[in-house]
Amino acid sequence: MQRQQNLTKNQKIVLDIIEKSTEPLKAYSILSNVKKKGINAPPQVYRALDKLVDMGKIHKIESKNAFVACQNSNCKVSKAAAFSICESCEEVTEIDNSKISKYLSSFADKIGMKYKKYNLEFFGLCKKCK
Amino acid sequence: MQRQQNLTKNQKIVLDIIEKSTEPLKAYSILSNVKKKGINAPPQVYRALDKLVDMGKIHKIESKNAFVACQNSNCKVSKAAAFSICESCEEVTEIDNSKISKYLSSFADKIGMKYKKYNLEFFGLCKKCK
DNA sequence: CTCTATAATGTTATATTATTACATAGTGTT
DNA sequence: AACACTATGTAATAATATAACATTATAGAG
Ligand SMILES: [Zn+2]
Ligand SMILES: [Zn+2]
Ligand SMILES: [Zn+2]
Ligand SMILES: [Zn+2]
Repeated sequence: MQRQQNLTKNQKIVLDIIEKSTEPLKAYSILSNVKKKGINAPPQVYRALDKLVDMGKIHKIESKNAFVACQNSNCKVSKAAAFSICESCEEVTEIDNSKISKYLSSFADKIGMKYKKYNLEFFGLCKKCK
Repeated sequence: MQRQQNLTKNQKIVLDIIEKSTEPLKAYSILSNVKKKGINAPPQVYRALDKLVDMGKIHKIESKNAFVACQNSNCKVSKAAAFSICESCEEVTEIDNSKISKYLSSFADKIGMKYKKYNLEFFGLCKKCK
């Protein structure tokens, strides 16, 4: 049975490579990097990615179709995430979202929505590039 | 020369079908709907979509790879947009973003980013479905 | 232990989304 | 007319994601 704590073999392999990366990884890039570990086909990667996203271990950067490891342990609960994306150096950083999360969930209440999660992507220039 | 005010033929056709739709439209769905108007191939649609997004006339819902007409005239300036997405009925609504926009841009300042635009997608249940 | 149900994995094929590359046609300027 | 520039048309292909089905591992129940 799948437990939150115990990842399966393929999930471990995929999470490991995402955690070691300094940038968001795309599914097919992950695939080509894990072929030596016995993962041969897209569904194996996508299945692992789906579960890891559900668990909050990784997030999908929707505007890039790429995946990053969660940098905030609390996302495991909230499943909401915010990122800043530099349009020059492509650096993606997860924003510590406790404040923003509080603001946005109250905002969701206000507009009459039963809020579950959100995805927020900021675009612009990072500290280094601006 | 391309002016903001004057859309080209293909841009008009694509914008028209997006504005008439009550739900986000995907590129290939747009394509199949405009074949009778002489648009035959994906690049014609994608080119129009790109320009319309740049102008702020439409937005891409990144989590759905789909496009909606802008419901706030001010997005033409800010290029930032926020949406609520119902996970039950799939309804997508653009949130009037003046307040949220102010908050988020100040937040971006705080984290040291030179902010250009953001994309925010709320997931949950809409008024009807909750 | 053996049967059975379930989860996980493996594999092939295919669907969906998006872009590259190049050819053609219109538009305005000199 | 010659030129630069924008827009359009077309074919091919790249990149992203899923469907469908076969096989293997695991854990309880009896
Ligand atoms: Zn996170
Ligand atoms: Zn940067
Ligand atoms: Zn808008
Ligand atoms: Zn709904």
